[in-house]
Amino acid sequence: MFHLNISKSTLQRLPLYLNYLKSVRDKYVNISATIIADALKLNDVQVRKDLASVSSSGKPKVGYVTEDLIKELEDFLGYNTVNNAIIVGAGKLGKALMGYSGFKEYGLNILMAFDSDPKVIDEAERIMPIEKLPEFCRKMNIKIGIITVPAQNAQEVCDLLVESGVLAIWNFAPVHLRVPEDILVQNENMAAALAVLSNHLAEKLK
Amino acid sequence: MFHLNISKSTLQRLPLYLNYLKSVRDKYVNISATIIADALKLNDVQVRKDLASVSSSGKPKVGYVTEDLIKELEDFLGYNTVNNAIIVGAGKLGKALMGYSGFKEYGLNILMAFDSDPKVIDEAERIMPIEKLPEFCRKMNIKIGIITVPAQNAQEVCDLLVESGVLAIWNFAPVHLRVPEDILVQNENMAAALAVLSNHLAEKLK
DNA sequence: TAGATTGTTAATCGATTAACAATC
DNA sequence: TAGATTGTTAATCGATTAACAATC
Repeated sequence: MFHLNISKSTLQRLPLYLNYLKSVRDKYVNISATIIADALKLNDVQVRKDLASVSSSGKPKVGYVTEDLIKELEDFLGYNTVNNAIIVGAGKLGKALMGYSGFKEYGLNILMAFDSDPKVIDEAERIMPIEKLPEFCRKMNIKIGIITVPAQNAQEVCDLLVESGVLAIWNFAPVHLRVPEDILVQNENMAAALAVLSNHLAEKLK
Repeated sequence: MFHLNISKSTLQRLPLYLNYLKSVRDKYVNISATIIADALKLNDVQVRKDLASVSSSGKPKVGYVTEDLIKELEDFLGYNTVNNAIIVGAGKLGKALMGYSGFKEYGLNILMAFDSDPKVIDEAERIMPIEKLPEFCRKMNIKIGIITVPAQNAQEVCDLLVESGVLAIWNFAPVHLRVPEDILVQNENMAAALAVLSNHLAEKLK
């Protein structure tokens, strides 16, 4: 497994390839970048370059062995490695993410949620008071934090996570978070997505 | 309100500006692109260009009137226009999105969810059988569809939405959807986000 | 008037795509 | 061998950033 110099845009396409490959694994023993590109409506050189950063098992004329490529993508994407994570913010979105079993498939295991509101604390439901976050993170060696608090509290929660040893943050609050250089923030900005949708409709319907 | 030639990257930054402006509306009567750029760690020319595509009320030396700019951004982003939408896929994610009240703020009003599994249908909970989708969409003039079904069913659901008059699709399934040219697909690809997080950790911890 | 800030034109950068050489 | 496919080098494209002119 080598993880060098891979662009974010490439990285974000890899799960798409993996998903496509899984859907056709019974159909193709071997598969080419050309076929994948066709199916996903992408440029074939782009697919070839993306795959080259994950695998070097492609053979001219033959392409890739589908099962091998699936395995290489899964390994590369860490789907076979469990990453423990916590959520901060046990509102509707936080609870939904915690209850969503689909993340297991991607190697993400959400252990616990934290909230500052005493009324929502419920250790049986795996919701703990935020005061216990630092100790929990250190003890369980948590490296991924998920932020689902309102925008105005997101920065302080972010600071707390960084202090507690978290290295990567998945941020659902529509704010820019300031973090030290070596910490990654991945924004899941639903407001941004909605902006694109709404703008398209305004265009279409005007 | 003019919606011409605005790039997707600009569009996705606008909600960030709006959110920041709301957080400082009591502090600054006037605000400049420079201050916004500083706060959000963006390039000031970028912010200036982005704002120019939404507003022309900026004055040299003074900047923008904060409240006016907030209003202009909200109008542009359609936050003051209600867009009715439906969800297809009443699993955990679908239910969570339907229960999430936060979208109201962005002008998104989720009216109903649809599912093909008779066991989850519950009209009191606003979950209807998928067979009723086309009629509902036409009657209610639904233009936005949200897809939260498993990957393998996403394309057929997408086709059904397009047939039923939907113009913009918010896709939570990790697949590429084929749509006619004038239909917009906005992918909310959590698998892609997780790929970026996981790759960062693999880099850091190796 | 001076200078902070806007808005524009030009340069740079990174990602995508096209052209081509290598090879099973 | 012929040609489909890989992988690489060069060209293009779009977005970001830098330099600058306009102005309240």
